[in-house]
Amino acid sequence: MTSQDSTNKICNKVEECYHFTGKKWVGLIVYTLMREPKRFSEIHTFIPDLSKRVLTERMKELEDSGIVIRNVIPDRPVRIEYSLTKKGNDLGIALQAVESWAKKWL
Amino acid sequence: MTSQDSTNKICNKVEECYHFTGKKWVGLIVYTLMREPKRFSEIHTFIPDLSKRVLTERMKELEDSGIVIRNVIPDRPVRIEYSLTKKGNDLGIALQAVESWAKKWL
DNA sequence: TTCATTGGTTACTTTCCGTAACCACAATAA
DNA sequence: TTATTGTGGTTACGGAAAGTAACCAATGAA
Repeated sequence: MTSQDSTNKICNKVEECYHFTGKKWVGLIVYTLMREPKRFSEIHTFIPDLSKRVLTERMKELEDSGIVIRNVIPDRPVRIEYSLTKKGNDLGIALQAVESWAKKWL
Repeated sequence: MTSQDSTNKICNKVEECYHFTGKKWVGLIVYTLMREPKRFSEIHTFIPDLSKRVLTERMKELEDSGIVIRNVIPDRPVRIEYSLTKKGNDLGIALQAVESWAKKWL
């Protein structure tokens, strides 16, 4: 029994955050919203490989998690604008460390 | 045509890194290997919800990407030890920013 | 009147992932 | 001897996640 692990339990928060930010497209969506708020179709244009079906689903999840705010603009065809909350913006900043890693190593 | 996007192309490296780190379990695996190298079964014990099938698959991918080194220890039943490369360790450090975010916001 | 645009939604297919059984090999237990 | 255990996988199978394409209501433009 080689149980010389100093730590044999993963921190709950850490586990939760990887379960969350590790979901497909989440990183790119947050990254996309960092510069400025964007409409549904703009996000979709930005990430063409992300289908509308999943984009809808992911945005709903991000809204429920307090990462994103969904703002309805009552135009002719109604427009929806998504913006980051403080929580979401903080996540985006944290993710920039990973982006820097990518620029160095990929 | 409201094409007043200052940036309408995602950086390739950024896109690639999210396609990569956004894969299920990758973050937790790198996190797990940060403290010290670990054997296959130790990783599996650390992340019980990650199946052996996918763990095998993910470790192979991480090895191919130069994140991890697979070291064969010729014991009675052969043991495999996985350790992070410099590239992998750098990724782990970048991910700590996300973990800090998690500890603050989750 | 017909067409395009908005942000979705719906059915269908493909891909991903968890479950459980299995493998060879050697050491140990009975 | 024979059965059992532990190693790091691999395999077949089923369910969940995600991609594809068609469709929707409401409005405005041609």
